[in-house]
Amino acid sequence: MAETPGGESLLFLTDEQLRKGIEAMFFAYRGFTADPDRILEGKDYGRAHHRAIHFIHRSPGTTVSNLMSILGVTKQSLNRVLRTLIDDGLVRSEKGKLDARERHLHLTEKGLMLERELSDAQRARMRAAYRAAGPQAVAGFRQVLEAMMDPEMRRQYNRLKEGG
Amino acid sequence: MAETPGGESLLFLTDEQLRKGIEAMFFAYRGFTADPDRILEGKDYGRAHHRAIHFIHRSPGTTVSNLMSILGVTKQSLNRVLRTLIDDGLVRSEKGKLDARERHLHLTEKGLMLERELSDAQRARMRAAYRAAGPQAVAGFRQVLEAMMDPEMRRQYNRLKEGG
DNA sequence: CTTGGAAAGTCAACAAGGCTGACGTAAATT
DNA sequence: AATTTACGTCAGCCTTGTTGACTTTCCAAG
Repeated sequence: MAETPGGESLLFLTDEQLRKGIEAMFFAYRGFTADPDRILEGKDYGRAHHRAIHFIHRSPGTTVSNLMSILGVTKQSLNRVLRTLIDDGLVRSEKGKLDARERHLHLTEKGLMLERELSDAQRARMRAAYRAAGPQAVAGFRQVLEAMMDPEMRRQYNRLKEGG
Repeated sequence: MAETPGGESLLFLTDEQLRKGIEAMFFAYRGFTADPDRILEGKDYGRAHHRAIHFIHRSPGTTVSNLMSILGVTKQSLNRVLRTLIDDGLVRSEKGKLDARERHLHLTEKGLMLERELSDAQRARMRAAYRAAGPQAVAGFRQVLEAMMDPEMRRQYNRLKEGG
């Protein structure tokens, strides 16, 4: 078995191991989105609404531009989602005081309620997985995910991590 | 700091930690799909084609039904993707010898070439992430992902793991 | 041998959620 | 005053998912 100078196994870099990792990501992501998807179906909202709600909750007062870059979608695509959330009274959009071109986004009471429902479900699954795997596994999980991100996304991720 | 009887920290189960995990999944999955997406754009194929190609390569001779259940899509949706792959000569579909209603799917030479290109790119990113994080982190990564899957998906995942 | 049901293929219609391009407005910047 | 930025919106397109209906093929049970 291949060993590094330090003595750790290199088996984790075989194509077979990498493929298992790829498939694990695929199946796990399905689980990751399953609960919120279930809640949203029948509410006239989809995954895109969930993502917008999540990040507005995460960074209250964020601008449309900022949200665009976090979500990685065009303003037209984001606007369609935001429009329905604002019209339905889940999100409040207000002109910036310093720069009146910007719109600052906040969740309303109603928006906070849905956010809570969605994130409770998603956290419950995550908590169960974390508990089952243990703290060391969780640390490794986060390390690998961070290393998998594009640099720009990692920047966004870390900015959120600190900010919150 | 909260400690279990065994002495491990429970800090990894706070809502804040769980939320970081959720966001890590979101940003990492973007990275995970970024390279294949780039390759496929301009080739007239999308992520759905990639997924079909991956699992046909993984389980040569698999049936349409089987693929449907692995991918979690309807036969109509799968058929559209499969149709183009077959017409373009990337996938060969042949009647079953035991059960002639079934279609057994294989990649052609051309299909294998595209599969190679896609999986090389995806594995390269995974390899870099694994290398950066180290073997222990990788073990934890896999543990958490497995725990996150729905039982049915975990069954599929493990079946593939053994079979391959 | 006939028939019921499973596996697959296909047609049609629709929805969500991406995209581009074009255009408009208000506000900030130069 | 001219340009750039941030946002909103209209129109149209694509991919990929969905349902529903219908057909063909074929295995297996009666």
